[in-house]
Order: sequence, then structure tokens, then C-alpha cells
Amino acid sequence: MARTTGSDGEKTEAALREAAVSLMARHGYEAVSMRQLAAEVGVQAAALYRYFPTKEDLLFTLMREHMEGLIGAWEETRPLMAGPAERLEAFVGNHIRFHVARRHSTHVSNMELRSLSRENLTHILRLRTSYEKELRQILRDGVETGAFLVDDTGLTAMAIIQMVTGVIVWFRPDERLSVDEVTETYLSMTLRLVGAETKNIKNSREKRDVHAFDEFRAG
Amino acid sequence: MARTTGSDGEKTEAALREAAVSLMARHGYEAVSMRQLAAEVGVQAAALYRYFPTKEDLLFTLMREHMEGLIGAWEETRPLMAGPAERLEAFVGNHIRFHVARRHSTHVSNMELRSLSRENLTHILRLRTSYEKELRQILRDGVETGAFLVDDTGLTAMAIIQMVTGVIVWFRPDERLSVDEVTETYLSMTLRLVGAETKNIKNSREKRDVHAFDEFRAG
DNA sequence: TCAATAATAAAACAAACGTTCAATTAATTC
DNA sequence: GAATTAATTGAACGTTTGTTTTATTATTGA
Repeated sequence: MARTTGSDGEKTEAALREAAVSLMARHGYEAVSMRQLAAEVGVQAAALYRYFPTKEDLLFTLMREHMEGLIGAWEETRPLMAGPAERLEAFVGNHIRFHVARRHSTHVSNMELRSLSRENLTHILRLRTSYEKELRQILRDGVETGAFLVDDTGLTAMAIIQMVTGVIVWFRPDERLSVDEVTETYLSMTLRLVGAETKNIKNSREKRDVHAFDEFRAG
Repeated sequence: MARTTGSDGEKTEAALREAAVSLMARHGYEAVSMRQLAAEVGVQAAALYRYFPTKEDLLFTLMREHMEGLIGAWEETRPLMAGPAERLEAFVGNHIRFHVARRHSTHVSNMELRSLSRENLTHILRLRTSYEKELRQILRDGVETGAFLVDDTGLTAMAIIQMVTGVIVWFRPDERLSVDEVTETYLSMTLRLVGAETKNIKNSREKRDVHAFDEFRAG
């Protein structure tokens, strides 16, 4: 056996990336073997080395493209002529939407940093820092104009990012709340967190099903 | 060679646990081998099986004791006769202090869930859920008494936990801020997040060194 | 002092790991 | 239709993996 009928490099590579993200998100980078990944795509392990020189390079590629995608999405979304509050809303909205839509690659990007070599790690951290800088700048502008009341922009930026990224830990698209509902709630939490003036909170949803939440998470 | 002079089962076990937490926090459960762990303690790999039947059992033990410790710490700390705001402060304070003091085991407990068997995973998740319930109850009480203004207690509880647990990702005890300063800042962020009345924010620290934060995180 | 027990080493196990290489076939180009 | 290139297989490499077994020595209690 050798080349199979209908084989196509581009399709194989795309399938490999998708399978790699999915497998690594569920079992972790170290726990996923090249043979396992190959089997998922219906190919022999040796074939992977046509597309990725090493296993770590595969991981790095996935993480880099995730980060570049996140930064790219923000660059397309961000309002340039707007007040801090509006820009903060845009940032949080973009962040949540992007991450919910890419739960698996977000998981990989957040969890597998320790499996990268020194250089590759530096590269990813640089991307991450440049992204986080955007948020810190928004917070600083908000403090300056008096729109926000913030104790410490560095800590607040980390707290917000941690909070909104955490959505993917429990969010399931087919459950209780839609992405828009979740985004809206997180938006109002964020605005209050930074001491911005907020519209009235609709307290109506509260009574609905507070107890259903436990079982919801257990699954 | 066989039993070595001065060997003591209790000490060996304690050393193994400590080394295991440290190694797994840094490199991940899957990436740490039994031989590597044994070498760290100065013992042969076979000796580990006197203390832990399998590698996974070792992981499970570490995670279970971490969670039991967290719940235990909260049970000793929590004020029983107090308003929601005070209870929330106690919860956040205990959470941050406990996690900062146990950064490594927190990392393991948060990252290595996927390496547990079905049963062991269920056990840990049960502990976690029971802990999170405490926070949700505080939030619910706060909403009921009007102390808090919360959109959705379930989401808010997750947001808070995500936010405060995230401290260990960047916090280094020998850096810019002390545990108490960090805790204080996170406390005021949490209170604003739930719409509680807060004292005046001291905006004084802000101007100090906002730009030092980037380099601080890159290392 | 001697028997019992606790703690370890040393060696071995099969299985799985990431990766390389040569051979082979499908698709493409001329 | 022949030559070239693209895509893949199958086998093999040396390591490393978690774990078991057996032998050996240190410590403890009678």
C-alpha cells in the first residue's frame, strides 16, 4: 500500500488540525499520541510528518493560529472612535464570542503552554501580552476620563480576562442560556467591576431556575 | 541493595507527595514519569508502589486532599451569623489565601481532571460542586435581602470563582504586591461585581507603575 | 539474640512512544 | 503514454512508559 485514491494533502492537513485540537482539548497534549491522532483521521502515523515536523510543532502551530485569530478578530471588531465603556463592551463581547466559538482551541491554548519549548513559549506569550495590553489600555483610558473607577489596572485586566475566559469551562451552547444571554450578563458584570455607570439590571431572570444549575454542571 | 539505612515510610511518602505536586504542577501529570518522581526523592521507581497502587491513584489522592483541605478551611473560616456581604468577603478571602498558599496543588487540581477515571472524576467534581454551592447560597441570600444586585446567581458564582482562582496564574509572592493587597483589591472588585455598596476606592495606587506590569508577566 | 516486618533495590515485562526510511501507488504534467 | 511529483504505507528504530516480581537489607519487638 502507498498513496490512496482520492488522497489530498490540503484536506488531510485540515482534518489533522481539527482532530488534533479536539483530541488535545479533551485528553491533553501529552496524552494524545501521534498514532491516535492518525487513526482519528484514518491515516498512518508516518503520514503526519509530511505536515508537521514534530509533535510539538503541531501544538505550536495550533496555538499560534489561535492567538493570531483572536487578535485578528479584535482588530476587526474594535471601535476606534468610542468611549472607554463602549470599547470595553466590544472587547468583552469579542472575547466571549471568539472563545465560545472555539472552545477546543482555547482549551489547548490555555492549558498546554508548558509543553512548548522556550522559543515557542516566548512567541505565544508575546502574542498574549499584546492582546492583554489592549484591555489594559482601555482600562487606563477609562480611569483617565473618569468613566471607570479602578484600583489597579493590571490586576483588573487579569481579573476580567480570567473571568470571561472562564466561560468556556462551563458553557454548553445547547443548554440553559444562549451566547448572547451569557455575553450580556458578563458584560454587565464587567462594567460594574470597573465601576462604570450601568443601566438597570433586569432582575427578572433570577427567580427562574437557580437550582437547575447544579445538575447542569455535574454532567 | 535493598532497604537503606535511615529509611522511613512516613517520610518517604510525604516527600513523594510534595515532589509529585511540584513536578505535576510544572510539567503536567502525563509528562511526569514514575521514574522521574522517584529520582526526585532519591528512590527507585518500584518503591512508589508501596505507597500508591497506581499513578492515577497518586493523582487522585493529591486532588482529593486538596479539595478536602479547601472545604475544611472554609468551614473553619466562615462566619455563621453575618450578612451576605461579610460572608462573601470571608469566602473570597479564604479562597485567595488558600490558593495562593497552595499554588502547585491548585494547579494540579484545576488542570488534571481529565486524567482521572470516571469514578475518581465524579468524586472530585462532587467536592467541587459542594464548595461552589456555598458561594451560590451567599449570592442568593444577598439577592433576597437586597444587599446584592445580581443578574444570575449561577453565572455570577462561576465568574467570581474563575476570577479569584485566576490569581495563582500570575501571582508571585515576592513581587509587586503582597497577598493582602491582592486580596483587598479582589475583594472590592467582587463586591462591585455583585452590586454591593462599597467603601470609597483608594485610587492612589493607580499611578504607581502601570507599565511595569508587562515585563512582570513576561518572566 | 532472633524472628518478624518494613522499606527498598534490581531486574524484567510487554506495551507504547515519537520518529525515520524505503518502497509504492495515485495524481499531475508534458 | 511516459515522466514527474504528491501522498501515503508498512516496517523498523531505540527509548521510555507503568507496573510486577523477587531478593535483600534495615529496623523493630519479643
